[in-house]
Amino acid sequence: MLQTFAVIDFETTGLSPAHGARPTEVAAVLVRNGQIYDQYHSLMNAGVYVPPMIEALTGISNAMVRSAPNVNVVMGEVAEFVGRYPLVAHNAAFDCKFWDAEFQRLKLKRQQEFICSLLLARRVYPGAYSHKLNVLAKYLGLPAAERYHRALADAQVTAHLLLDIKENLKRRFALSQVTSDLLLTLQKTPAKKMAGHIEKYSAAINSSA
DNA sequence: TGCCAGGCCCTCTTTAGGGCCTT
Repeated sequence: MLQTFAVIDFETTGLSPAHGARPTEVAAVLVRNGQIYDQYHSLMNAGVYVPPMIEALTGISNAMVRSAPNVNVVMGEVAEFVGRYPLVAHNAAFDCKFWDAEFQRLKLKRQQEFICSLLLARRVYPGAYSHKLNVLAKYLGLPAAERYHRALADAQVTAHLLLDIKENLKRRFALSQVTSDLLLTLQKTPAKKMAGHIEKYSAAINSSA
């Protein structure tokens, strides 16, 4: 059975919702059968100030945010768009914090786990000199983004990274498919023990294919 | 005005420290 993954990326006003940071933009990219087949993207207005450093980093200005749809509308739309598909993000701990904080404001509860492409990339590509998203994209020869630090571009690059990770694992360990359950396990598995865990999973995965 | 976090992971570690990664 083909599995769908929802790759998401937030641009925000800072690093922590616990200190008042809010999202300014979100993108979600649906990945299935080795390719991107749908995507959602929107700026959003949470009524917060965009610091100059963030505007310089992302190109998202206070004027852009002021004229964007309300944060509650956008979060409702992106939640509906991703449904119950497993969520994927680069450094998922960051996006998970903002996802959960905005869901809490809407009195919604997250339905699925977050898969972290950063944790996976550190295990699958230990030779990369950095595991930043843009560095990995260049290192792996992934389709280049027009610019980084915009939600849709970063989500698209992360989607290609996820596909590359899955293909790498399939090739190296002769897997017929790479499930979200396997990725959730691997991202918590020490790199040295990864092969052992995959062998344990591969028999069940291949027999059910 | 525009401050600020925190989990992972390595090592000169485990009674800790510091770099990486996200905005």
